[in-house]
Amino acid sequence: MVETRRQQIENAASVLFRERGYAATSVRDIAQVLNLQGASLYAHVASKEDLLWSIVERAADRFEAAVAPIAAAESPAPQRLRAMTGAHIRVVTGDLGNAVSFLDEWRFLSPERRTAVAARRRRYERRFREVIRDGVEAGDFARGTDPRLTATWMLSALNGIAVWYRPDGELDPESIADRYADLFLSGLSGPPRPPAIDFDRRTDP
Amino acid sequence: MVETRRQQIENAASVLFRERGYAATSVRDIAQVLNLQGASLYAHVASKEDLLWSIVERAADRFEAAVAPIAAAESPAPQRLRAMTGAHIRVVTGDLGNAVSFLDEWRFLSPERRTAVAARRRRYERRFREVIRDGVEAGDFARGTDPRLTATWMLSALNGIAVWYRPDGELDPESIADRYADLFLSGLSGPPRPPAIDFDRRTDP
DNA sequence: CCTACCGATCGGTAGG
DNA sequence: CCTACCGATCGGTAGG
Repeated sequence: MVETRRQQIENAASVLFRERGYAATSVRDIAQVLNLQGASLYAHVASKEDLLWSIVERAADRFEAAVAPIAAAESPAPQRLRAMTGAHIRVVTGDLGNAVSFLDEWRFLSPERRTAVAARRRRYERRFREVIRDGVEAGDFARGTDPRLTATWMLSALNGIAVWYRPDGELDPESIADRYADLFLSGLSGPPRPPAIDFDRRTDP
Repeated sequence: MVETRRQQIENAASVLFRERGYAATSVRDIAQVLNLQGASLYAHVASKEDLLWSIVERAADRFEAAVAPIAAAESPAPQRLRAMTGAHIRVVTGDLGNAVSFLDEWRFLSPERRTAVAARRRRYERRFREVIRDGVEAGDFARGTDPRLTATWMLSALNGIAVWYRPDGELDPESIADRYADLFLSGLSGPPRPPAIDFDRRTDP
């Protein structure tokens, strides 16, 4: 598949949006990457915000496409959550500019578009929440776990990767995914501890 | 203690830097909050960047003052990590504008200042890393835990709070701190499982 | 896709 | 702390 000019522009823009932020990136900066005059961009793009909008929508599509099928699967919650962690990390590390635009820069969209993105983000987060809820109900996760706060906790850690990840770094996405999944599921909990079941408190409802 | 004009300006600026980002905040925006003319700010401030610099330095001081003594204490690693989690969260939620400026907006500083902040951030992160290392060595945390990646993981989740926390929301900082500390230390690990000690693999060195 | 150009706004200064 | 103002840069348009 050939990359259209429009695609090239979006890609260049997303890289700059990640590096400098949307507000600090000028249309002339974007044009320069492609050896164009600033005004020439407007042959392909209606506005700077329109560019951000396209990038954000594409990123949202990718996150959903990667995670939704896993969330909807039949497997046990811990297994699904582990797979969702890997899928999310692969999307983030696969296109950092896109990911950061969706995760951080979307707030520079117009109010209407911002509302639309906020809804997609909520829907996405809800998938994590629901799997966590499933896991609590099935007894896989600790009783009393708050699905909402826990999903936020997970996604914050996950989204942070978009900021520090370097493609030429030591850790490849799969290693990060494995370790993060371990941490989410078991935390820092140490070696197997002595029997922890409190028989005295056991009651049958 | 009276709040100096300079302090008022810094506070107004930090609120706007969080809401709109440094690049999208004009000096006239800041002045307007205090019912001043844009140019009048320069009676108190050398430059817009200087304002960001002051805010970032103050935030860095606060994080260090809150966390360093705990990290250096004698108590067991899990206990220290729990206390550091609470301290960090209290600093973040206590002044969101300051925190976001230190955590996100510092990249708009001049190269020299950015380098200085990067060093402080590394030093801060190292305290978490060292406590994690201590915990692994003492057998409190799972063998094979990577202190570097795990500290990054923790701090990403912790710093995300600066983005979603609302002072008028349901969760107060202490509740968040308790739950986050539980999640960091135990993850989502469910109810006590059947004895997991693998006697076959036991060897005495 | 370029040249030429627009009004608006930016951070900041001069002089009081 | 204000008025008046500066050059630079911004997103974007006209016309080819």
